[in-house]
Amino acid sequence: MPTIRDVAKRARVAPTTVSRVINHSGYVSNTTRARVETAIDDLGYVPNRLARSLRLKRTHTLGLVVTDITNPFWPAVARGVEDTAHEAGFNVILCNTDESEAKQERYLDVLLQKRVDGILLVPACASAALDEWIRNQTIPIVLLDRRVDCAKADTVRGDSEDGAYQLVRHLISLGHERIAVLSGPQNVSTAVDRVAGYRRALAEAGLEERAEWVQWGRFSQASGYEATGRLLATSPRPSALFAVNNFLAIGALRALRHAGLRVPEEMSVVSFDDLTSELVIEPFLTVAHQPAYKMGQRAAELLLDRLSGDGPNEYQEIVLPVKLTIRRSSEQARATVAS
Amino acid sequence: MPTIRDVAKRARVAPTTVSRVINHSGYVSNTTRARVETAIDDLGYVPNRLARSLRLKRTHTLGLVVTDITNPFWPAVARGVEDTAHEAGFNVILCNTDESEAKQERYLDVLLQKRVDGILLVPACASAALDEWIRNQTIPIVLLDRRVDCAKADTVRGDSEDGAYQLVRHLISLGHERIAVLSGPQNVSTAVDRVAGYRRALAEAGLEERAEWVQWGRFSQASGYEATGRLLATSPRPSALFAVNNFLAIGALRALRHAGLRVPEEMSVVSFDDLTSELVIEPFLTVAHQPAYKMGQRAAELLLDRLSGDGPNEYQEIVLPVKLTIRRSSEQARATVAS
DNA sequence: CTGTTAGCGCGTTCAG
DNA sequence: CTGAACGCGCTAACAG
Repeated sequence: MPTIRDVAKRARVAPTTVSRVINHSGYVSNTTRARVETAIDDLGYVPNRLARSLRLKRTHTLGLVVTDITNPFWPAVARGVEDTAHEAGFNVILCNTDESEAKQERYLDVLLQKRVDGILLVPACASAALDEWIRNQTIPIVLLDRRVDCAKADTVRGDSEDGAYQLVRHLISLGHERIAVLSGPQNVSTAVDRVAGYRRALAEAGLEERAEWVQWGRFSQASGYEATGRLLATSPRPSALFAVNNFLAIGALRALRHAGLRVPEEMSVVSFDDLTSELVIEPFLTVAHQPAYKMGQRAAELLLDRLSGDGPNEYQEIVLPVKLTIRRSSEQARATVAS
Repeated sequence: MPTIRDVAKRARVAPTTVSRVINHSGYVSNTTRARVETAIDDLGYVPNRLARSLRLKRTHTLGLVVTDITNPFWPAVARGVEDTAHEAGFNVILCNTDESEAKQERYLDVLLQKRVDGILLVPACASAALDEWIRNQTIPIVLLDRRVDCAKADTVRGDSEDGAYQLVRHLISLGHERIAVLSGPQNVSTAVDRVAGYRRALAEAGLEERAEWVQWGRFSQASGYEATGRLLATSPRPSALFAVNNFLAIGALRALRHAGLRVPEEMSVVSFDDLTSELVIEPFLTVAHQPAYKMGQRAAELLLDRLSGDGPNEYQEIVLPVKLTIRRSSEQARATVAS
């Protein structure tokens, strides 16, 4: 693998000159530039970014840490990040934590060792340890999707509380009075905020909250399936389910199917974060839709602004609006509830 | 950001010693090791992998280049790669080409510049340029999913020809005689091989192939939608559709829905590569199922074997079997076809 | 417009 | 068991 010196020798110039040609920096006469360029081609020279980054103390690389690459929401976010990073000449290293704090810790460490210029992080959960870790970093961190209280970082997220509120209000407006919620872990802000929105809508309508109708769990299909089973065993049984994310919704729908309950005739279901409509043949679920791509985009922009130094000084929290999309899974409720 | 020297100074040892502690190499007395370790903690020292890799000429990093991260098939493959790479102490950089040769070229170049130890590549298409590029590389390349003829690389892929053959035989056994195929680009081996399997099944059954029933396109929903429109305009019209990948199938189902045709009553549909069943509430499509995770796993293993030098010398082509899963989308064909 | 010098942070000789 | 010296490949300063 040839080095910059090999190229220099072949072109009969100094390594510096080759460097100038590669990086379009400084003055190089056209004739020597041509000589250098042919030398590069002849040798098949590929600049070594490790050396370059070591020297410059900048890698032009961002780390993106997501919690579940198999959930189509995150690839959509990742594309938003990628596209904007790329336009600015940055590369992105994508890491998947599987919602595991241990994996998250490992990946963050690797990213630091690789000296990425900044990190976009979807925190597996909010913990004091993470908060302290963020505090100790010198490179900018942008939190994605989930709050971590008083962290020294910008945050870009959807309006979970409002989205949940809208969904539950929608159910209430259809006549539902027995609404249950399938949520995620209690130490994840999106799960908490969505339950908060749920509660606000209930309270506003003067509906009483029943503890057994608030199911905390994980953001997985299995968790949604199990929780739905528990909900069906309560009496009275809820007439509508609010799943706090798409995987929970899929699990719930499976469980309902398994129990022989029709949706929406016998149970209405609403959810956060559709499976991107591209993946669904016949859109069915009523959802609060978050702008995944845009979330990635804004987060990357924020990070790049910090890196170029022309970002604001205080840390920002950007809350993106969430859009309600009403579909069949919540239809016909009035009739059902009346029965 | 402290360096190995800062740690050394604080622990009153030489940088060499710190290095030995970090890498568990060579002998270090327990007392000095302890001193070094506390120094590391105190300073929050994070080893610089750029420098390390520059020195070692090894990055312990693999590049994984896929064609479409929004297709759930690839995240599944990626996890297979990640998991096995990680177990061997390797990191993975994930890149997304969007089926674009230009993007692919850029990413491959970046990976080389970052001096990854090996590359797993899903080639956007088979071209002489790519073949030559692979030939010129000194690091091992493993081709994933798609053949690139006579390339100097191992290949791990599913048995496209056989899967297609099985699917079409299945349709024929149900009584279908007018079967169309929605395929991808003509310069992508999976598209070609699946059409070949389709042809073999037709020929074996003595069915004539009609050119207008072989639709080449892209691996996208839009392409599936358009091609289905064209197929519905032929006369006679096909009674069954074979979509060569999942996105094409989704596009086809949408188009059929739009045209008011019921599946399977009025049109049977079969496809390659399900949306991973986790994403589907009610599995519906008859599919040839490829072991995505295992594909990633085997490919990573092969690459790691090459890197550790104990792989075989000749380049291998590993062809994973494909499993037929029959579901509702191809039911009741006999009745329909008879009409 | 071009070349010389020096050092980014680390690991590996080779001496003690 | 520990340390000193060297160089991985590159670029920024400073000459000329």
